[in-house]
Amino acid sequence: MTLTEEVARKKRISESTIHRLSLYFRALSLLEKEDYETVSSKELAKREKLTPAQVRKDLSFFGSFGTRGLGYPVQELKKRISAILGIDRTWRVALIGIGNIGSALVSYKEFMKQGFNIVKLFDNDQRKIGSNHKGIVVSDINNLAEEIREANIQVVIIAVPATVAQYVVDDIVAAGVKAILNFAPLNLRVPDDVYIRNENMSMELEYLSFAMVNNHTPKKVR
Amino acid sequence: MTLTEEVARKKRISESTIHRLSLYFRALSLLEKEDYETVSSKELAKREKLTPAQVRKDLSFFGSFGTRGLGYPVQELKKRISAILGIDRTWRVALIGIGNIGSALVSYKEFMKQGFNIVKLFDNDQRKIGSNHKGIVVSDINNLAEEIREANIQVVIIAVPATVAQYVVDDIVAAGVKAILNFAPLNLRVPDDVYIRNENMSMELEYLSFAMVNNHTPKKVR
DNA sequence: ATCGTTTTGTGAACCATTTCACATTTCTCA
DNA sequence: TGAGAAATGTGAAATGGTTCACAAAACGAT
Repeated sequence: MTLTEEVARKKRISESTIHRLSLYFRALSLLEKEDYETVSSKELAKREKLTPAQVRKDLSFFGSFGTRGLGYPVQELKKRISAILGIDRTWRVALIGIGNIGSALVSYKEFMKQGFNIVKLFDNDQRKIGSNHKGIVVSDINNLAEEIREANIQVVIIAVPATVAQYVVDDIVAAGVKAILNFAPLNLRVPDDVYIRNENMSMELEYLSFAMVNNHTPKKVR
Repeated sequence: MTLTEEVARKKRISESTIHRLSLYFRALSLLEKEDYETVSSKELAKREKLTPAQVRKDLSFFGSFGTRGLGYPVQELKKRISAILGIDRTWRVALIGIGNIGSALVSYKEFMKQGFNIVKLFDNDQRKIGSNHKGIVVSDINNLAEEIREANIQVVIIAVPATVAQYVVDDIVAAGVKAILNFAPLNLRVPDDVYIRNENMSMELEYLSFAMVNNHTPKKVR
């Protein structure tokens, strides 16, 4: 077990902290482009609308990366965070469902930039099977499990209609996939050792709606 | 001020509670289709991987909608939640940026279902301007503010590249828009009275990556 | 070398959210 | 009509997350 693993297990890093690491990574990428050598928790916080204490506390869960009086070395910290997040490597990703959302995601460059390489596409529509998207030929969903295994897929993105999503998930779980990003608006059942995250785009619109109707004044804006 | 507003102000409803309301709404829609008359907090919780106490506490912030011994009336509760979330009406939405993501969102039926009607499309690309997407003609981003005002837009979805997102936001804020859903991966500056939510699709993949690399065992899975 | 300034790293204090636990209500069935 | 079962609503307790505040460290200027 690596040091990072150890720490993450012991201290039970919160979901919020992990999400903020993503924000720090993003800010650091920009700072790097702007030729910053170092950055203070204050500046980092300002750029992502957080507090300096929050930044320092988050980072402190994983080690002490800064220099008192100076701040954090931009390049170094960026590397550290990418290692913590596990995006210092490439992940083999399959995308299932080449509809509206699916097609958009194939071309979504942010995924590739963070090391998520979409290498397989699946659909059940005969008109789509065999077609080419960004150099990848769409496979038939029929022998999904087998192809997923053969292609050594580590992460699956679900972009199929809600009605069939559970079947698809059962298949890919059987194929040994341990990480799923789900765009279908329903709660999917997976075994305990499978990580699943839901991307529910209506939810944020609903939050906006709630805020407007109720004049909501949240303590914090994510 | 309505009762709901009053409650939301006083008790400072948390973001998590609001997000869970979205989940309850979704579950209730399904239950309604399945012809359930009533539902218990237990069943509702099970369907969204929450706890019964959580469900009851969330709902209790807004009133007491259930009957002891029986549960909650499905239709009635669904209506109540949709009123609380403000999705018992239609919102006029403009979508800016008709690229990968943008085009996908125009056809994304979930938005329409929840009352978010995309009625205006904008882009700065001459090849796209004038083209028709789902019956809506793409307008030039040039006189954005004016057109937004004229069309009485209440919500704007930003699907432009990060490099231009801030300019677009400044324009729509000037046009009086108070709610923004941002897909560009950066932190946008808006005045305090403007609600903005970020949809960062890489973030969830990064969470999955973190979880795999660190054998993360979160207390709760969202 | 020393002083003042800056800024980290981190326990402790604080605040927010979740869970517990139970009184209360309603329903059902005999 | 009454007893048992089911399930809500809600204070209180427990847990978890954020902010505070300050000692310690490093730097820069003199």
